[in-house]
Amino acid sequence: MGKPPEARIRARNKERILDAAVHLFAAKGFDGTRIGEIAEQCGLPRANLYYYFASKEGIYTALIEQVIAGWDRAFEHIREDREPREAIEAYVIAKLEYSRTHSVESRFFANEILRGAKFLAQRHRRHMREVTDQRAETVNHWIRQGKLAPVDPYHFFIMLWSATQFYADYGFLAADLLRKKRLTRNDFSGAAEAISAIVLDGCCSAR
Amino acid sequence: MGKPPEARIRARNKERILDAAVHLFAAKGFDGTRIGEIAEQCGLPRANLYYYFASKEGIYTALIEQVIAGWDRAFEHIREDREPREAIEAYVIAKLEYSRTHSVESRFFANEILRGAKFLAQRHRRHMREVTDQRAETVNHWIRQGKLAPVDPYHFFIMLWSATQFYADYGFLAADLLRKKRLTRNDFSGAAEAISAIVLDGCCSAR
DNA sequence: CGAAAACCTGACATTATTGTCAAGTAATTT
DNA sequence: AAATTACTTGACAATAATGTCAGGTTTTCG
Repeated sequence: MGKPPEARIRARNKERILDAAVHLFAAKGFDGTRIGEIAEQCGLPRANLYYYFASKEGIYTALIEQVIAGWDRAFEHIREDREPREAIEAYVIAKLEYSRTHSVESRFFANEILRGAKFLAQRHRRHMREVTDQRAETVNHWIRQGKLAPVDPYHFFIMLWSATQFYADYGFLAADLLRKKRLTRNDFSGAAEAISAIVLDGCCSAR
Repeated sequence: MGKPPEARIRARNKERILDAAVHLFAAKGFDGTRIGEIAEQCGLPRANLYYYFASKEGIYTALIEQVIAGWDRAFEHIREDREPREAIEAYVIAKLEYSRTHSVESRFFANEILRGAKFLAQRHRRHMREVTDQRAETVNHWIRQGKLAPVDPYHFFIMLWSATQFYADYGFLAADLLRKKRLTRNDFSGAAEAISAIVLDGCCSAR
């Protein structure tokens, strides 16, 4: 019998702690989450958490690092060498898929912004700006080529970002409106289709 | 000298408490807000708050009532007897105006949904569904008249709702992306224009 | 194997938070 | 202006949260 994957103790425990923490922070925010709850949730004695992290803030910022890393992923679909129609559609699908499979991280991050991004370091904010600027350049490129109507790229991204985010952050409300107990994979497909259709072709244009 | 408006003590104090509370709840959520902070913020001794409200939960639910009352307001623009193009544009503008002038309430409510709508009573949820259903009927009406492309009204509303909401809830992030210190009235106009343009005419359709 | 390093944890002191109460002051009514 | 009702507040007991530490156990490595 091979020894179990035998993840290094340190790595495995930090993982357990962060996993419990992201759920609690997403549900209750930084100030609302007690270290004791995190400990209870992940089945480790409270004092043990202090062995791995200096404080609650330490746990929180470790999570931010982790989530920021996922920020650019979906954005990679917005590339000059693709046709805008396809690229935008792919972005919407990718972003919704992220919302569906990472809704906890998504809510955690939303919570952080909502309360004023107190723990978002300057470098994170700069990074997000830079990544967005870069993709905005692509949109402008498409516009210059006449492939896209002359929209403001930033408001455009905000629109895509918020619409796709909604299904993670306010999934609860979306489910209510769609009269579902919970959002299903199908609801996400429906959302992707509706968002793409509206953004690409509008709802009011002569067809 | 006329006596000051002499608002009834009860009304005035409850108002003070709720005003301080909505700011704190928006920033820290229910669990993260201490009764003592609310007291400090509104300059009343802590014990006095217990005279007006039974508990922290009492304050919180009073606020929910208040915010729910604003939910339908902007929706009233979506009426069968208006042209969809105008109605939708008016809705977007009204909703953004609400985001701009009531961003705290907006964030408070977002926070509540984000953490699972634990305090949103059944009747509130039913109300929101019903109001949305009603407006969805209008959208379907427009579609039947051929005035609107056949979009799913619920996803359509979610899109409008989330995009306009964004500028309140994530105003901090939006400001960052637009390279502003804070969002100005102008940024909101820009948003209204961009959102309307994209939703109505799409960004990719032949023009 | 034996020493060093890594990890675990119960207990503690400190400080916060909660909701209540009794005794006070101010406003209103008759 | 007396009585009633409304409002205010400092103090209290009970409970909960935080971060630290000393001494224990387990793992790793030479």
